[in-house]
Amino acid sequence: MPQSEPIASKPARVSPLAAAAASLILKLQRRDDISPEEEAAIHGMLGGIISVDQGQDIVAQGSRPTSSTLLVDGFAARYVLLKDGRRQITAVHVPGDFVDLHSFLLKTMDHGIVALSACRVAPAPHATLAEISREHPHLTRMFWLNTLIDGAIHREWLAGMGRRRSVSHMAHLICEIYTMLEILNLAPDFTFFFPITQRDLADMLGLSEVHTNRVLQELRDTNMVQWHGGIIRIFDWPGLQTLAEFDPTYLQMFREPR
Amino acid sequence: MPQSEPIASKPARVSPLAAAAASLILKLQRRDDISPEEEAAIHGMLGGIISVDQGQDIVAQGSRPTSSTLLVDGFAARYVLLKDGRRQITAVHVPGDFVDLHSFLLKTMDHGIVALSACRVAPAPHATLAEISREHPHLTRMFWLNTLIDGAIHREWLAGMGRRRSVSHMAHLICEIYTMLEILNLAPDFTFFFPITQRDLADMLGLSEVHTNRVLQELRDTNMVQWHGGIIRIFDWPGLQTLAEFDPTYLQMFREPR
DNA sequence: CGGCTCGTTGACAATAATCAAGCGAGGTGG
DNA sequence: CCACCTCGCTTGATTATTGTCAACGAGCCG
Repeated sequence: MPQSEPIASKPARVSPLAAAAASLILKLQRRDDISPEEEAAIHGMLGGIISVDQGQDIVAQGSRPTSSTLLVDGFAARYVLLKDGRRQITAVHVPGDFVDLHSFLLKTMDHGIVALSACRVAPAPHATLAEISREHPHLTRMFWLNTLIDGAIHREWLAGMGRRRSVSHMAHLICEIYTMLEILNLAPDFTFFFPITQRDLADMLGLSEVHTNRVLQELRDTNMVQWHGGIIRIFDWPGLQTLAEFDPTYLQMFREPR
Repeated sequence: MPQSEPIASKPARVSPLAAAAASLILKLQRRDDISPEEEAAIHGMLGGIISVDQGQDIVAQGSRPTSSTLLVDGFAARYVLLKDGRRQITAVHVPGDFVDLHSFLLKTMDHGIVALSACRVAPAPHATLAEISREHPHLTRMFWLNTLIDGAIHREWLAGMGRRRSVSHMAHLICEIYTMLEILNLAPDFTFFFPITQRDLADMLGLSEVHTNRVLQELRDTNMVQWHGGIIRIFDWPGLQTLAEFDPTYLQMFREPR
């Protein structure tokens, strides 16, 4: 797949910016009602589209952004870099994710965000977000919720790293990404693009590259999932969930007044 | 130390409730100015004091609280429980921490919060928090910031678990807790109470209890830190920070307009 | 044709889990 | 008061998991 064509995007009937806003709204609506005024505020806050090559930082660790970034299409990862170059990826993001809403309040980024594939992103100025926080309390709570879910994902990854066997941990990651893509209708027939290298995967699981390869083979040997050429196909979804001890509660995919 | 006397508390010149609010305000002021109106809102939101025995849940995984809890004194831990009973602790909390602000928006708790020592907590009703989110946008952002810092701590723990050697990981935990207590003047002369079992410590580090004991001995052998009888004493703070690769940026302890 | 990256394998060393046992402090009941 | 218990910490022996080093082949690109 050529790098110039970002993957995992919605069919671009409308402008990519509008489509990105729509993905975010779709995701928020999964958790609570979003009013037309709030939808308008979301559409209004986005500034433009920026392309980011695969492997490039969307936000650098230690930087001080003045706007927060919405992922329009492609896959991105949140990571912490240690001094000697070791990298730990702490979350994966899919289109429609507000990947660095964090910088709105953290000011100095404690972590970075990298494009796992070619990506397009849309910036939302912090000044506009501050205005939203004054004018739209409910939308603010929904944005807050968004970052709380990021935290819940971190906790689930911690449990995976500390207390799950490595095959379960890898299976859990696949379940999580499938679930996030499924909402966006990007995973028809349990099949989806996820074009990352085994080095990226190792940095997600906290394993060495070599061992990651062996764990992946072990997972393939279960015949529950296929992972080849950047395409993942799940053959046995219930089996994979069981292996992973996957309970999607932490993704908060139910509508509630919030 | 008798269980009836919670440790790590501020000298109770004033009521414990007021002292707890003061700790929270102190912590927020470390990150931005807090107006008198905001201080009043914080004092006003707290409902009363509840005692929790050591080992008891402050908030149970899977529960649906109607108020969020402020830790008044004692130590608490955020944890994820797997079906077979394995537990991963994902964060440690100290007095003045708003330990389950999360439940305000997550509604169903994806994780639990346990009292590591005898604790006292103060509930803040979700209805009051919702009112604050309408009336006090800046205070709302500060509360939001609080949960963002929790997320940053999770990320640092992920890096520790996945990419640091276990001694460094353990040293990092000590650095983090020392830093959090130091703000509250609860760690004079690099010495502080931290009365947890090695089983708790193992659940924090994602190691077995036996291996945790051995790593702790390895850390003791560096002579940089003493850990005995629930009291930690740091002899070589710079050395410990270096060993831990500890960079406190992620704790966001600088005042900025937020 | 090189020269790259990525996935893969083998051999070996390091790290961590498991199982089993003992020790010491503190509490309880006779 | 002491015997006895429990809990937390510690140790040894063994096994399992994971990391490291080295090498190779396939595919891609200039």
